[in-house]
Amino acid sequence: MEPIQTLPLRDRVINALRDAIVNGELVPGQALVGTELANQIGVSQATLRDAIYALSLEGLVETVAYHVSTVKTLSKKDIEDLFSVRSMLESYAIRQIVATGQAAAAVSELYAICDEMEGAAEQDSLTDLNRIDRMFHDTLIDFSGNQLLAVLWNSVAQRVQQVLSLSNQQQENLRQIVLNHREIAQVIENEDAETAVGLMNTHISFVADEICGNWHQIALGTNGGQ
Amino acid sequence: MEPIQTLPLRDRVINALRDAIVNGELVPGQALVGTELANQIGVSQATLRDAIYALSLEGLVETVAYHVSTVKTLSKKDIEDLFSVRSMLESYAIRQIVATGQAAAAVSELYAICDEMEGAAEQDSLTDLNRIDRMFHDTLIDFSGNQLLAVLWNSVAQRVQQVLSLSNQQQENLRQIVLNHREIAQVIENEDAETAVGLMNTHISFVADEICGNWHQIALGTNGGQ
DNA sequence: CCGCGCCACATTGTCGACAATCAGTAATTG
DNA sequence: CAATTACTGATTGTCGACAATGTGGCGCGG
Repeated sequence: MEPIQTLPLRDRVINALRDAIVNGELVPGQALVGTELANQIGVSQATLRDAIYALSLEGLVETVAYHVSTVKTLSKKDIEDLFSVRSMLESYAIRQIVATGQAAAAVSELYAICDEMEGAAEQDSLTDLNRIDRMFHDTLIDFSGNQLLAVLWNSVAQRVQQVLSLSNQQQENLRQIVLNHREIAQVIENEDAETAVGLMNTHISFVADEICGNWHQIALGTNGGQ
Repeated sequence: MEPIQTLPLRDRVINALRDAIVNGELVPGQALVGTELANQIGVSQATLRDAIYALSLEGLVETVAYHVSTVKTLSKKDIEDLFSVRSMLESYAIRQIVATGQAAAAVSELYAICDEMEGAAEQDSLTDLNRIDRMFHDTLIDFSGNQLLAVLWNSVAQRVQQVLSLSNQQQENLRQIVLNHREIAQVIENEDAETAVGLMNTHISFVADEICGNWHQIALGTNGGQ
């Protein structure tokens, strides 16, 4: 059986707020007023403020002392920086996987994930596909064997998920995405790290350009342009 | 004039605890009992607990619900992972600096820092040298122009500082360190990113090996060996 | 003598109340 | 009439007290 975990209330609040942010329910620039939110979700102000403070440490929320906290706004440059860092982390992970002989073990999981992905693509479920996509990349990071990398990645992946949610990407072809991932897995299986890195970077850059190109009309009502 | 900043009490507590940890005053495995520490530094338990929780998000402290928090222990593999990630981040920064034509601007600052470093080396002040060393690497990250990278770097640099404090490195030759840094700056000035990356990685690996080799006798009394 | 369950202590988690601080507005003064 | 100041309402920051939870020790039964 799974251990039934009773997380502290604060952590549950953190998770709820974080999910709301990365899923785009709380949009960048939106004010997070302590008294309102506390009543709304039924916790004390102190507990809620702890949660908000925790999210500010994660970089999802901006807080200034004695001012209303807001969901962090994302400028175009923030997006570029984000995907650039993402490429760096994943490239490192791929090289480590191949260098430490974990390629075979990794791809067996990656292929399974690709199969799941294909199922989501068949049903045109963008939500599921995004979720499974994240599993794919999480797996890459995990098999690098570097726990610190996993910590950094977690922070980056959250922001990526947020951007994807906000951009509401109109991916013309979900099956193409599945093929891209399967191709990367195949190249890793051949232990050709550099080719895999190249494919990965191309893939990420494509998505990044797509989103950055339309970002001005996404970041409505935010001061994200500076 | 500098703006006199009255940081919230919670943040001041966080900074105090973080400094204590990265400077080795609070050793890995040490228990952080809320009631004691709160009385000791004169803040309420709630405020202190917020601070401890914040540090757990930064990865310096381990907390389990309803258990005593402890300063995170560092296994040998943690150190290896740390320096490996550090190499990745700095390599990226160097490549970005050269690629975006910031090399000239960066090296002018780097040379100035090297001069300061030389002063510290003359006086055999390891503390000052470590501080200036961090400035050198901070500058590299800053000139990459990627703010997200700076956030990740900050997290990594803290841990590096902690490890250096704990290892109490008996660097035989402080002047050699200055020369290493000056050499890197020179190569960057020539816009030869790959050579600079190579030098940097060699430099970091050397320090990492030095510390990892002696780590078992440093991590006394901790369960850092697993 | 050994194993099991219960109880008390210590520590962490949560809350409501109060103090500190800030932005906007109205009154005051030259 | 313009600039400055004082006030007001709202929001965040801090605290001490109480509830929830986990750990170790004691007593009981086998």
